[in-house]
Amino acid sequence: MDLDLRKLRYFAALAEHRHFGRAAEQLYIAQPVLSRQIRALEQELGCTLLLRTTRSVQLTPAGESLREEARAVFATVDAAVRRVNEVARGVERLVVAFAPGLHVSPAVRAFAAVRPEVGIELFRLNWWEQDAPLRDGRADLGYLRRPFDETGLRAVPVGAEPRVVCLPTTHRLAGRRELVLADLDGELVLDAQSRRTSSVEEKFELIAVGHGIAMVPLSVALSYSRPDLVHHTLADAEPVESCVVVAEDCSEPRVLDFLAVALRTLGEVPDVGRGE
Amino acid sequence: MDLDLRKLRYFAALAEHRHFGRAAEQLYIAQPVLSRQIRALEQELGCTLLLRTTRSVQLTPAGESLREEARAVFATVDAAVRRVNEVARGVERLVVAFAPGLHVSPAVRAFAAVRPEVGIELFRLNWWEQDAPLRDGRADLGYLRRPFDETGLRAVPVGAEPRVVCLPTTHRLAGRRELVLADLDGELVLDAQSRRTSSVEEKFELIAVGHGIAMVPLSVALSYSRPDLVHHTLADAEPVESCVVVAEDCSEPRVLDFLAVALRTLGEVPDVGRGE
DNA sequence: TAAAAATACTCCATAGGTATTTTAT
DNA sequence: ATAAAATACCTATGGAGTATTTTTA
Repeated sequence: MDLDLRKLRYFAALAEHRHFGRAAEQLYIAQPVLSRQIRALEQELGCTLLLRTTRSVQLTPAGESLREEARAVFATVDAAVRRVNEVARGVERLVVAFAPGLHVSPAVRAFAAVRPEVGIELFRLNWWEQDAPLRDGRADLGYLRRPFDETGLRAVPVGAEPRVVCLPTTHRLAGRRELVLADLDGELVLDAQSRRTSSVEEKFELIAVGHGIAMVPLSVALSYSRPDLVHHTLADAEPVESCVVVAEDCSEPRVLDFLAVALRTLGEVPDVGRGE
Repeated sequence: MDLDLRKLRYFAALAEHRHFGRAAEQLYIAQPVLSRQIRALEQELGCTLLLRTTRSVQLTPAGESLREEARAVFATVDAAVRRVNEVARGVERLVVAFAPGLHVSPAVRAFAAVRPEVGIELFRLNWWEQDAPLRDGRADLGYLRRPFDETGLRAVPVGAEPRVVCLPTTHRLAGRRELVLADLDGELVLDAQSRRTSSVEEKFELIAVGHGIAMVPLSVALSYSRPDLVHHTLADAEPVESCVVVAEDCSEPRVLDFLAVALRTLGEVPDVGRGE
């Protein structure tokens, strides 16, 4: 059913020593116990992890893989236990998510000046996960671009920026000063549907090699600009609003405090869009 | 000792239902079992997770925290089991790490054309972890900038780029065409020692608000450029070499194949440095 | 007083131990 | 022949069950 972390720890030690006897010794258990537990782990996972002879123990590819995965698992578990204990001891944490291209750090610094005791974690959203982390609790607060599903959330607009189109420098439209949507007729526009790219950087890479063009908010074009791409404002495209977002039912002071600071700070800052 | 994932799953269900009876029902166990296991979990963690009365069960802050952490733990564990099984079934994976600003995707696409059956995972390194992920097995292959600890690694140079200095647009040197190292005398240069920033973006944010300036490879300045920063080539600074790196003892075909493709592809591509 | 969590106890699955056998070099 | 892993068998911890008590809204 559930992976047994004890068995995983045993496996990690064995993968290190490549020797049942010495691994068992380090684990303060008897060698036959280790044999049995590893065998049980192999059965639970449904694959062979080690090739044993009486003279050598070597990892299979699956074993090598599990050895790496075990690192990640223990890191996650240890961090979880540590953070829960911190919260129990009264340490406050705040997870702030932000869409690519939006700059939260001014707000973070301003908040840190007011509530230095709150530990801040930043969390760059990928473009396909807008509001999701706010709903499932991975983030306390978000700095997002509209549109997204706002039901159950409190979204306060803090600015707007024009849309631009990103083109390779070699593109026929690259030299034009300003474009309108109609100019893009017949172009292959990369979007969520056409191909699931995993990051803004990847999307821009695709544009650079001529796989298409893309419409993005100006701040994205500015933050991830490259020498082989140009961008032009689309005069007749709707501007993009950015919002600070919290769960509607949120009443935790540290979150509301950050919200207040963020609205002040991000509102004050001139839109990145006017910086061009 | 080890966190018990079974107890954690019980807790997750209880946190969902906020009712011992119904949570136990969903878990197909008896209510007293759940009571006892949750109590044991609280003891193991050393903190109270729930405030119970006969009419209500509510989470403490530590409980709320654990509820979120549990998500991450199960996601990690599930992914681990899935990937190990994939490897056992013969699915090949390759983890490619790259330093900020370096573009691996041309190599990735070229490799995907040759060995489409190998799943590729990209992994953007933070600036303080250069070669570490190659040593501990988190990555099979790296695209790094010198210098780094090359013992036990095979590093093949694939290009060089000039160093630039990043300044706020308001800086006294911002208007100068080309600079030399001596021009920076008396400036506060942000580096690894002066402050441990967690990402390039953060470092640039610090520069933008006037906390200092920084010397970075040109490709970093280009990839993370912002309208409120400028960069100038440092005429007399050593250029930065970038390398493709694998473990010296690596003999796995998929890694060596990628290495071959990468050397061809990244060598061919004109240096990002000449793109300016 | 009634709904719900906690306690008391019993049972059994399984982790762990010791003694011994098997196996590959 | 021997080092090392596997097997056999035993013990005991702790997970799960049923019956019952305690608690508070």
